[in-house]
Amino acid sequence: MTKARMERSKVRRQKANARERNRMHDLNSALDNLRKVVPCYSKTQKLSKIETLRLAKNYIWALSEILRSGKRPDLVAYVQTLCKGLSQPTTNLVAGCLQLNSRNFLTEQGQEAGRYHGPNSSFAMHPYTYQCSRLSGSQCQSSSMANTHALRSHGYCATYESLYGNTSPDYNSSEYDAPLSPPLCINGNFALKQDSSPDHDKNYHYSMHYSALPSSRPSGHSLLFGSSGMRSGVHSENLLPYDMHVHHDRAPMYEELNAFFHN
DNA sequence: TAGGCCATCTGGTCCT
DNA sequence: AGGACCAGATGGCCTA
Repeated sequence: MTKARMERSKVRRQKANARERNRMHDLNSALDNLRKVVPCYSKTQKLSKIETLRLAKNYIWALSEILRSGKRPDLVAYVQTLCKGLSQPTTNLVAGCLQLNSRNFLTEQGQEAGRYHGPNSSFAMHPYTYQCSRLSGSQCQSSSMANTHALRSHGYCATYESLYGNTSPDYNSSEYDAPLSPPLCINGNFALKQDSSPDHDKNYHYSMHYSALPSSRPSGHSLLFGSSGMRSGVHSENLLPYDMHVHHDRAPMYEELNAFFHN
């Protein structure tokens, strides 16, 4: 190979590298845009690429299910759907965004047969039937025992089927990645109101909850459902990192969807 | 220190 | 020939 030819090849390679970089940058900015429209968005605690895609898929699926059924969704099932196949830290993050804390589960667990009979509630908490086998190995082997316990022991990953029927995507099966006819949903605006009053248990209802959050921010991820927080009955308002927010500035479509649940 | 995530480089393949 | 796309390899950074 002549010197000139080698030089040309080198230049070509450099140009190809530059193009590839740009291509990946475009891909990353598209992913960033996606991060902004999934239920949970945090600038400092960014979802990984794979988790973003999984959450987006779950989100679409959940939204579609709501549209399809035309019913107010069960909050627990909704969160479970969003968190299907996500890692434990991401699950905590998403659940935290939705302001669903352990208290909900603890309270409901005390209800008859695990079912809550609130006035406005379609909240149906089934006996704990969490099955680790339904999740991928990495999810079942969370490095954080505290968080694992916090979520698992409270049915966070209880069977989806009991609530949505047997139509849930199964991350363990090869079919999961097959094209699904996604059922629908709303974003992180969907929240369960927390009320510390004695009537708290009687007054569960879905509500808009656009609270400004305090800046007491634990470090690292896995901050939302620590077992200590659960034991002490920490309110959800105190659980969100300052930089995390639900998307209350979104298009009217979201407001409509939320209004739908508000009725 | 191991594992996860990421950016980048690189060579291969396909298409225009 | 050149561009787009893809997947493997590699090294850096961060966290448990």
